[in-house]
Amino acid sequence: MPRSAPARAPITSPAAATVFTTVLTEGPVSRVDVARRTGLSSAAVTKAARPFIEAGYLEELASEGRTGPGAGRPANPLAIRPDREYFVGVKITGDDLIGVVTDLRADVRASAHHALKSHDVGHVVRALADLVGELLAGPTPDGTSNLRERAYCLGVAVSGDVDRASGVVRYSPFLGWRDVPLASLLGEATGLTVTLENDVKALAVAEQWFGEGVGASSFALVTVGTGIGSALVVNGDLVRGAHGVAGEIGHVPVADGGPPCHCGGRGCVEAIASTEAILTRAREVSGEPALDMEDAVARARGGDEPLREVFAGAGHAIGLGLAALVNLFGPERVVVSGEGVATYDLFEEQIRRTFAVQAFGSAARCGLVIRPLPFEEWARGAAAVAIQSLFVAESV
Amino acid sequence: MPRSAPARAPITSPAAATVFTTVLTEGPVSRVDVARRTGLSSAAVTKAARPFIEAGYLEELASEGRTGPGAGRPANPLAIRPDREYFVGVKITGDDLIGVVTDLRADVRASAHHALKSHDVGHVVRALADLVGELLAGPTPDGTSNLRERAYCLGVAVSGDVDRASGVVRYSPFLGWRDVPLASLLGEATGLTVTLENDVKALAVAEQWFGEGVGASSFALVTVGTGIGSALVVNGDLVRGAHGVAGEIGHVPVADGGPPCHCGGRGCVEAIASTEAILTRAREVSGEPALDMEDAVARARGGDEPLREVFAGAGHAIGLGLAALVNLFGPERVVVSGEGVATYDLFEEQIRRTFAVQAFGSAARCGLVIRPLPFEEWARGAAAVAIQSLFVAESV
DNA sequence: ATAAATTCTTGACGAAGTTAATTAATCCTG
DNA sequence: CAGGATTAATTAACTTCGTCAAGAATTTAT
Repeated sequence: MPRSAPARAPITSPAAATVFTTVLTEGPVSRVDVARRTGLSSAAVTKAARPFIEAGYLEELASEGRTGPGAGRPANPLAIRPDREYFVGVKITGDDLIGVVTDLRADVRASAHHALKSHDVGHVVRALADLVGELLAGPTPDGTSNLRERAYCLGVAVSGDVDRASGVVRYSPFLGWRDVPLASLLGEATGLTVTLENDVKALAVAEQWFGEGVGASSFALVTVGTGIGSALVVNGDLVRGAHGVAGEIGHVPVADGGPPCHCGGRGCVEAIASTEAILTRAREVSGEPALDMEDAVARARGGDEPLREVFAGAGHAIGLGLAALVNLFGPERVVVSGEGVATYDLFEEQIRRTFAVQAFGSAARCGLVIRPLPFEEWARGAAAVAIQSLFVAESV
Repeated sequence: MPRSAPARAPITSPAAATVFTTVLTEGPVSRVDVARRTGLSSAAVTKAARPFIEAGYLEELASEGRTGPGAGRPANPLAIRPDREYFVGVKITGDDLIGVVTDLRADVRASAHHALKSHDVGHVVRALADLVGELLAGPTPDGTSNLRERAYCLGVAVSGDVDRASGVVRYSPFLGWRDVPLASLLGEATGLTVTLENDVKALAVAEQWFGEGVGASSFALVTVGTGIGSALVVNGDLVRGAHGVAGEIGHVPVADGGPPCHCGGRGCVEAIASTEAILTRAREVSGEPALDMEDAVARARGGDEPLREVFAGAGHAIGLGLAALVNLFGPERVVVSGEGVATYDLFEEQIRRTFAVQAFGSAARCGLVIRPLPFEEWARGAAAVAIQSLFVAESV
């Protein structure tokens, strides 16, 4: 059901994008403040902000009296109007679809799940369109209108090699897809403007704008779980890799002659610290081939030394991988997250210890944040990419 | 002896820099071709090129008849006039200064060495100024003038943590320096405009413009020798690291529990594959504590198996480090070079083999060049940085 | 009140690059 | 060999974006 083009303020000039993202990511800021932070002239900020205010994306807050250094006209901070437009984000996993509706600040306003019965492209497209229909069925959170009337952009996150510019899934091992033009298929099915992105990179965008990455010009996001991946932001830009591969921290070799990895190598971080690798090893040391993850975690927490060492070994491997990453890139901050980190009480200390030993010189000064990842966060990352499509021109 | 400001065409607009670098790095090109490659309009190229032609930096070649697709006015290729200006590049090592004079294409026209008796800052500055004086004493290669009259820029390469923007050596382990404002000291001593850069990064600039990196938007340069380092270029920009550290491939941990490294870690690439590490290990396996490198190489080449394995082990470690680099950052090309590579017949095969196994998916498709590094090349890198200072505005 | 400080707005100006038309130089064809 | 097709380079008018400098607005300090 194709719909008419969204009525919104076109973001054309670089300055407009700069001003808008500054207000978006750094909360209410006065125009002079935006000017100071971005290097633009205050006149340029005034001009760039006007169309956004007229279109309802930004608003001018009342001056808060006591802010400045004493004398002088008080500032009128610019703020985002989060409810001006809503965005849909969907993460496709092997088993299900996770969808959210967020506002302009990527705050989740509604969410829904949907089991995936098959990986057939047609099936996934229909299921995703249904999910989007469901998400947009209700009224807007502020009750003034219908969600469907105020959401134009859909962000979709998939693991694997994804070409964002063309909206094609080049290769997805989980889904068994090759060269699927998912963005255009979904565009037709939903009538929304679709942006497709690799899942970890999408998460990194969310993190860069609304999470731990705010204000850092370079940072890395590492996700630990079934797979181990990362996204790197250098000078504000995502590293994409000349051949579509980058951020594969899971396949950094850290243990010479270590366990074989499904990638064909040996001693990769993922061969030691992925959920599966940990479980395999836990079964070995416990001598119980039927041990499941929940039990392993419970026993390790209870003090089972051999099992504790399995988790510590995984933490050590992750720490080595982080050291490799940091020594090569020197990011300002590193965030470690993912389902695997849910049990991070068993990892964290060892990660930090190994990292501290192996990080070179002042590279060790980078901020290392280790923190669990709420599951919806993946979908929120997809929504963040949809928000980003307001700025970055892309083909459908 | 401060001199008057150099008389040269100011490169102000982005387009001017783009046009000039395109002609500089991609040989003689017609204006339309420059336009096609850069995305500029041909009118813009005409305008941007004019001041350079007037100032003698570029010239218009006669059309070569048969170039285009048949009909049509033949192109008048633009070409660099390499002898319009000369550049001085000096590399400071622990023992000596290596200096070169190059033309605008970074081709070496003269060179000189100078032993360094002390690491005292004043001494080094004087020695370097003497070296520069010596280099610039003669006539220009084309005989039309004096070198001193046609060289305005000096590039200096030092290993360690260097802040190019401010021209300060923050920390150099080799020289034992901390926070030395070398650029301004040398500026006063020589009267030239000085640009300071980390040695590996300087080499990467030369490689990006005039070497294997030409045309690649992302590539990595790895140097193997006393130390093992690298420089990474992403999206045409050098990665600098938030805390001044980046590209430390020498301290990527590749052998869990491996030999201790002077950085405090274990199993770093440098702890296995640096010249010193190889020699130490060679002495161990041969049982001869006085064995020197030359002998070790000779015997390995002669077929001494234990020694061959020491070199292969070093190659393996380098291969693992390269895999880590490539998996994380997916460059288009990788160049491995350095003094250590002089004996690369003993390394190369193992580097390639390990790399092929551990590089993830299509990341392995990156071009891997392994090649010895002429010693003057370091100084040429410094000169390339000086040439770069024509474009990038920098403080003295 | 008056002065000083600070924010925001406005309009003239300038830099840089685009499009479209023009001129230039060559090949191809009848 | 004239005329058309084709490609290259130049020119001129125009657009876009942002700066600068002046001034209007709104507060505190004296």
